[in-house]
Amino acid sequence: MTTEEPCDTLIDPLADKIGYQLRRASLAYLTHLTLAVEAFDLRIAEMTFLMFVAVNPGCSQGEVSRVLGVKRTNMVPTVTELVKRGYLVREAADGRTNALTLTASGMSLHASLSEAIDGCDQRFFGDMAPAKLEALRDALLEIRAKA
Amino acid sequence: MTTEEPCDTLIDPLADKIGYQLRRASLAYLTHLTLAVEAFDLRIAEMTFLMFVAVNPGCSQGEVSRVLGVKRTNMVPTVTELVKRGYLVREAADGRTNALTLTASGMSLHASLSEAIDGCDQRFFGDMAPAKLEALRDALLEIRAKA
DNA sequence: TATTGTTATACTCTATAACTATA
DNA sequence: TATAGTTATAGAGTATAACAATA
Repeated sequence: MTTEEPCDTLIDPLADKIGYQLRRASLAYLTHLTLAVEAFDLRIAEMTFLMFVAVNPGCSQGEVSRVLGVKRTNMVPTVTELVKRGYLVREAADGRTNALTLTASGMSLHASLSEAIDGCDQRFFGDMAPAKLEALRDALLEIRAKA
Repeated sequence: MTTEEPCDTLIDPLADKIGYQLRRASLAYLTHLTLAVEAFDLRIAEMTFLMFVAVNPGCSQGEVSRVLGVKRTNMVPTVTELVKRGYLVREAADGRTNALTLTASGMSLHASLSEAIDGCDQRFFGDMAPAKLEALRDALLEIRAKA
């Protein structure tokens, strides 16, 4: 066998596909955020839900699911876990709706969590030129609006 | 019961979190791309792999897995399926490495697939201001580089 | 000894259908 | 009749461990 390599310089046909780069960038960020959140023994979904209830005390699962774009059926384990661990309380708002609020423990966790997330954001976006950051933000909202 | 609503105007604490918007935008795009690719009875992973081999004839699974950031163990079903359906051929490059190439059928599929993806990209990025698009592209690469 | 491809397996996220109870 | 929450379940994507064959 010679030392020929069948394909020693690969061409990436997706390098200039902006949709693909969007996915790869999102995944890169998400990987680090997952690590940051795991320090609190939480999953991304649990963290997101907790962040949401923190600023919307008294909201219901259905409301959160609609804003976050998560099926309400898939939020049940998330809420159950947060309640079980004493971060979240369900109180009957009416016979079928629960009003959700954080406990003191949940609020404390929320504060620590916010710092961790900000640290992750600082790493990824902290040294980005303000104009580029603003353009990125605008572009992302524009993309979401086209869904 | 009164008509009081416990939480009629929800605040989205993630609205100005750029990492979260990155994830939502990526998901919005991916949802539509998935639909476009399903028209060919393909999954995203299968489409991506095929696009890659098309411009890198003779490459190996391991090489593709490294560039795409996919574990080689998870690519086996993808390759197996593409071979089974006659889009891809494995030929022994040496005793342990397979050189991958598209069949005529695979190349034909690749052409149709490219059009479908371009259509999806056109929808999401076609009417975006060139300067914003360029800033978006730069920002995404910058984010990936920080992983 | 390191690498290629593979199998088996497990965990997370996401999706649908169907149920209870309440409005 | 529509909605809130739930259960069960199935499909993808992704992770590790371990193996055989080969460099």
